[in-house]
Amino acid sequence: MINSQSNKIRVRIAPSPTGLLHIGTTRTALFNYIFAKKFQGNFILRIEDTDLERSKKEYEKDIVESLDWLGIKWDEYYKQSERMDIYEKYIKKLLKEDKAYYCFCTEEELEAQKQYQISIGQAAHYSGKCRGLSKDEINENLKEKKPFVIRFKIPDSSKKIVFDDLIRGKIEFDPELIGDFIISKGLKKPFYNFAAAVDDFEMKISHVIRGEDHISNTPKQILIQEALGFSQPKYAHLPLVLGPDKSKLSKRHGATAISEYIEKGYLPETLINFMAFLGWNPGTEREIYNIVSLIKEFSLENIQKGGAVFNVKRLDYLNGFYIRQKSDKKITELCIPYLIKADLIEPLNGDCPDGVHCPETVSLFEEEKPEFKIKESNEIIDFDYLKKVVKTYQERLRYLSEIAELTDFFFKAQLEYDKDLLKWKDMDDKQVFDTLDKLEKILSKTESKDFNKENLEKVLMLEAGKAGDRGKLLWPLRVALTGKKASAGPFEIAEILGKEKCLKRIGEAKELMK
RNA sequence: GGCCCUGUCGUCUAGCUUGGUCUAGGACGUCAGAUUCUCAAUCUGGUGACACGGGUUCAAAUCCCGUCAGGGCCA
Repeated sequence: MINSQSNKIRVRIAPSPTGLLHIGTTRTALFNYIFAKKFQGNFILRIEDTDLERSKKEYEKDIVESLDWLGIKWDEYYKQSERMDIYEKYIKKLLKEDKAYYCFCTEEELEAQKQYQISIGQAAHYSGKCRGLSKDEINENLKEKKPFVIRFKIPDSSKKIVFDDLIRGKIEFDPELIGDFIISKGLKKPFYNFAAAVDDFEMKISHVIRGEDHISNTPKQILIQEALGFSQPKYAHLPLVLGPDKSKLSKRHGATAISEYIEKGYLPETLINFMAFLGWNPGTEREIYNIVSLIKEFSLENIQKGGAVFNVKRLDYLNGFYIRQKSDKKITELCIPYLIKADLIEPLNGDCPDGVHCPETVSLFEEEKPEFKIKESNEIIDFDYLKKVVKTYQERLRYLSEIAELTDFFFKAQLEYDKDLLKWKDMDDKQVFDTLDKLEKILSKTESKDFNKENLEKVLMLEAGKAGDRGKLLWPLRVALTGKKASAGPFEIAEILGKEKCLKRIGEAKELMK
């Protein structure tokens, strides 16, 4: 047996660029990454793009950008499409050593055979019909340009294939039941199991940490390794990430791509922390982990065997937690792209067409005084103004994109809401009108320089207290200013809006009640 | 259909290796209360699980067997 192993830990993640980077794949990437870093090993990113029709450059870009955004850094990067010669070399080797053979069976033949096998209650697998083809027969078929596949010849010895899974223990398979599987279509289109086995060896992968859905691929890969004289990596099969119905997480369960979560405004630390706990836990009651502490605490022994349901409620909770941890400045910087995207404001110094990934947004904040224009009113506002707005809503945010709908009233020239919303409990139009009128008078008397939260609170709470039920005064005030049934408190909002706008909005509310 | 994996609150899980400290712990959710003009945040409390059936044992969530259920892969 060729021994390619040094003691160095080398792991890989092997996504196909046939779709956006999936949560499940990313969780596997995370575990591989922290495992590698824990043991000073290497983490390899291998793009499995042998399926040239379905592989897309844009998806490869998405994989790279998403991992990068999460802070999962690879040490080596490979693309299978650039390694075709290697696979072909090994295919030829197997052919030459009679460990694989040409198969010219047609789809129809195969299908008929399968149906028959199922009908007699047999495992459906290839019969080995083309095993016995002579050299001449093969050459003749090749000359006729008949399409062919290369099949792996299951060795006759019927010994069980056994491997020791680091998470699940011994797993056994009967090679008889596998059948001569296809390793390549023609000579130049290697199939998944073959390319993976070859690459894992060539790349000196020490541990294959992957999803449970690959358990049944493992015996095939082991067979290939044995036929080629490769050493065997250690295997660890992770539990699957599940949807609410307990089946493998997929599109029909909703958002499954990391980029979708980025766009919605989840933080990388949230996703890291959350994904780590999908199938792993430290065995203590601590639940907040960043990538560094994960590397420190991680252990394959603490990995769960059963699948884990992806619970968005919990993700939201965690994201809210991390959002609340952010400094005023930081959270404002993070929210601004979403305000821009919602078409509420636009940056004055520098264009920023498209929020989150936009490099201009980042550079924006490096300028001394970034300024913005409110789209509806053309007013110019500065970073500090936005900071006040965002800060007011920071503790209410579950994900960043919510900022737009929560704070849009700060940027609207005209509020639109049902006039009945202004009524607290059983107030009638007249009572609301009088209340607004009273508010108008009090606020007009307040000097602009005293138009701040503390002062307003002092004055208005005193007034609100007189009525007994403070809602009678405060609710109409808040609705007049925001147009919403739920919002932050009226005093802080009033301060940000400023005297002039507050009076204008109260006046507009009065109009509604006339 | 065949093979394989799994099974503790609705969800993520601790406990299972080395049976007793488990009247099964934590977190999210949910419900109630406090706070409060609303929402959120925060605090307090409640709710809620060892899939089932047999063993083994003085004693089983923990060990053994079976059943059932769910999932994955292949085609």
